[in-house]
Amino acid sequence: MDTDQVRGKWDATKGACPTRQVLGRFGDTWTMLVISTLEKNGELRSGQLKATIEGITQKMLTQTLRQLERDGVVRRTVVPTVPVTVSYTLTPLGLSLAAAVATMRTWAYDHMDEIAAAREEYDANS
Amino acid sequence: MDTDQVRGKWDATKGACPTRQVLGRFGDTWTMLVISTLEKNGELRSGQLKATIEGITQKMLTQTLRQLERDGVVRRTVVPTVPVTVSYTLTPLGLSLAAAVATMRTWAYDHMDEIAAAREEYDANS
DNA sequence: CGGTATCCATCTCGATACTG
DNA sequence: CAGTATCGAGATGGATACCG
Repeated sequence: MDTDQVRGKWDATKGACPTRQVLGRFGDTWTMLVISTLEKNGELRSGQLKATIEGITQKMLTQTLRQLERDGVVRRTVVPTVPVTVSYTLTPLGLSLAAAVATMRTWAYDHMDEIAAAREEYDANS
Repeated sequence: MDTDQVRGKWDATKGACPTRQVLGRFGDTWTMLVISTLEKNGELRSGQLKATIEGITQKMLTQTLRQLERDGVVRRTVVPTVPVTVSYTLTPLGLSLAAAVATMRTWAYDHMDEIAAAREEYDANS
């Protein structure tokens, strides 16, 4: 790890590179969806997020939000009403990430037909 | 699934949307690394890929390459020498994906310090 | 050399039930 | 309403050994 660092350059193909962890963390489906949803809606309460993202469980939602909060991507706000009100927003860092995620999402959207066709052909010739 | 489709618009927050599967497939670490490596080097043999991507096992490399081949992102070429020679290249579709992946990778690279700092602070206050 | 097959530890995720 | 705790099924990925 330090050997890479002293060379002054990180290489994503090297195991020690933190880029891997970042990609590993933000690459999964729920994370991308949470970020996209927050980007589109600005500020949302926990329940709204759960209702919007079809199929997510409370466990996964909380887990995902906690990680994003830890990474400085999402800000969690608690208003001490009864019952308590909790809302989430993207931080500036989160907004910049949302742009990158949007690139992936858009690519997926634009090419899903091509991919489906490629799969069909591959599966046919096997 | 069909209910979404007939409405003419896919929504990534809906479970039936194939965007999810695409993101799920291309989001993982090995896939991103294989694509990035192929983008940088043009054409590579299996062994070269394995040597370049530190930590990948043959199983994961083959598995990743097969999926990418099936999705029309990578082209596999076999030259029947003895022993056999196999090389991989990105298809045009793969090149466009590489651009999207590069966005994520660049973002990760540019912000990993910020993320590390956020994590430290979060962990300190918990 | 490139790929497959098997086994096995680990992790992920969902379902459920419970707290403030 | 928001979150935690626990459990179990299933996916994931590594190690190993073997084929063409």
